[in-house]
Parts: sequence; C-alpha cells; structure tokens
Amino acid sequence: MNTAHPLTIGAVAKRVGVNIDTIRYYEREGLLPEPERRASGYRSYDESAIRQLRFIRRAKDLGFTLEEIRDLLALSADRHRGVKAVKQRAQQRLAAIDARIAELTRVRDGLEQLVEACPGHGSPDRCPILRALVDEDGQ
Amino acid sequence: MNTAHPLTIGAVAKRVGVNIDTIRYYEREGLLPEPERRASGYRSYDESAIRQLRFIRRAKDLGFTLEEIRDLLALSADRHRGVKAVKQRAQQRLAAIDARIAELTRVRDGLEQLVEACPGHGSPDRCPILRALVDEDGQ
DNA sequence: CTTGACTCTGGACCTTGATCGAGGGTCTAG
DNA sequence: CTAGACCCTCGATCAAGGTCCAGAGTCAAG
Repeated sequence: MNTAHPLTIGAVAKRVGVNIDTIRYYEREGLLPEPERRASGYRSYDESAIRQLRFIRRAKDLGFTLEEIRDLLALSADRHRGVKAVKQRAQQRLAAIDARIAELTRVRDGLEQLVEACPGHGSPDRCPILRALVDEDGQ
Repeated sequence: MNTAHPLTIGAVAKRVGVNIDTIRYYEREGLLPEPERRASGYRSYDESAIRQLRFIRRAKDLGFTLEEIRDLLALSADRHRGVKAVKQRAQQRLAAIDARIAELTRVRDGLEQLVEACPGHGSPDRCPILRALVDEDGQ
C-alpha cells in the first residue's frame, strides 16, 4: 500500500502535526528525502513521508538531536551494506542511549537526595537544596 | 571567609571556571546582581558573587534553565517564604527527569531486543532492526 | 474567470546560552 | 615611561532547531 494518493506538503504537515516550514527544513537538512514534484513544482508526498516524519518527531521527543536522527535513519538506509553493519550501528546507538540514561540517572539521584532532605519550610539556610547550591560547594 | 577584598571579573572567572563573557552575560540576564565599580569602571566582585556563580553553575548541571535559575535565586533571596517553592521546583524537575529516563529506557529496551534478535548476517529482510525501522514504526 | 487558499524560493529572524571582535581605556611590573 | 595584560561597551556570531515573510506562481470551487 505505498504510493497511493499523493499529498501536498500542507496535508502532510496537518496529518503529522508539524509546521510546513519544518518539513522543508528537514528536507534541507537531509532528514527527509527530496520528494517528487508536480509539474507546478509542488512537492508531492506519499505515506512513507508521513512515517518518516513521525519517526523523526518521536526520536526528537526522546531527546535525540537532528544529527543523531539522521544517523538513525541512515541505519535503515544501510540495507545494502549488510546486516552486520546494521547490527553494529544499532549496538552503537544502544550504547549511546545507555550513556545518556546513566548521565540522567546521576543527575536525578543527586536531585532526589536534596529533595528528600528538604523539609519544605523554615529558613533558607536549612534548605539542603539551596545549601547544596550555594554553600557546600564541594571544593 | 567573607573578607571583602575585591576581585576583578577575570579573577572571578578563573576561580569559578567560567568564561568572562559568561559572567557579563549572566549580569545582563539578571542572574547576577550588578557589581560595584571602581573609578575606572572595572567591575569589582566579592565572595558572594563567587557563591552565586557556583549556584548558577550547579543548578544548570541539574538541568534548570537560566530562567528557572533566575526564579530560584529570587526565591532563595526571599528568606522564609522561598523554601517551599524551591522544593516544589526541585520536585518538578525531578519528575521531568524521571519521565525522560523512563521513555529512554523503554526505547533502549526495544532497541536491545532488536539487537539481540538480529543474527548479524543473512538477508536484510530477516533483520529485525531494519524491519522495525522501515515497517513497524508504531503508526 | 475570479477569488481565496495553497505552494514555491530565498532570505531574514527567533530563542537559548553563550562566545568573540573591534576600538579604546586601565593597571602594573620592569 | 612603556609594554603587555586586563577591562570596558556594543554589536556580531555561533549552534540548534526552527519560524516567518515577501513576492510570485498554482489550484479548486463557484
């Protein structure tokens, strides 16, 4: 069911819930393939563009940069370079996500300790959150 | 301790480990109070500026935006009334970080399953990673 | 055919969080 | 006194990730 009815850029934008200019921007940035054009020059999209845009949006929501997303997309374009390469890149991506989670977890735990130690009232001098930020300054 | 022998902006920058321009930038943005000036116009800082800069840096490391930090600083200056609000802000931050970690973990686990299910060789059509990226795409 | 909605391109502009440069004054060691 | 290191302001630039605008062409309904 792929290339059925063509869509204008506006229709795509509406369906995915993204700005028209963002679509053109992604195209310039190499995140979306250059679409077919009508005789008039209008871009003509099919469902695969919708899928790809949604993929980008979800990845972005997960905190991937556009550059990382370009890389993720390259994974799927790697078809012809063999399953082995694809698996390797997926493993690299996995390691990168692990690192990101570890970093976030470190920050999270530090913050949680402070929140738990804070009574939520009284003098700012006794608030461990403020103290940690202002005074205690480990060095 | 708090003996106010004055510091130049460069000395402050060096001690806190931040760029001189960043200090002036924070001042413009209302994150640092306008310091005393010498007759020459040179900014003249004391230890409290060092503390405040470190506060900013730490808060930034915890993922607060500069705007949120400006807010925190205002609250911490509001002795006795600020603590409750500070704790609330910190809790909100914590919840946001937790949500992000949960999402990333979900994706991570999905990706790991794909990597484990991929034989690393053979037909691209059998590679679960490629299949997931191209087809499945969760709508 | 007309009208209004849509699309095209190219370039300007926006936000956040800085960083850098130009042109000029200041400070301090030798 | 002079050189070199610092500091001043103002404005530009950067990176990321868009968003908006002008001027011109296109499409679809009535």
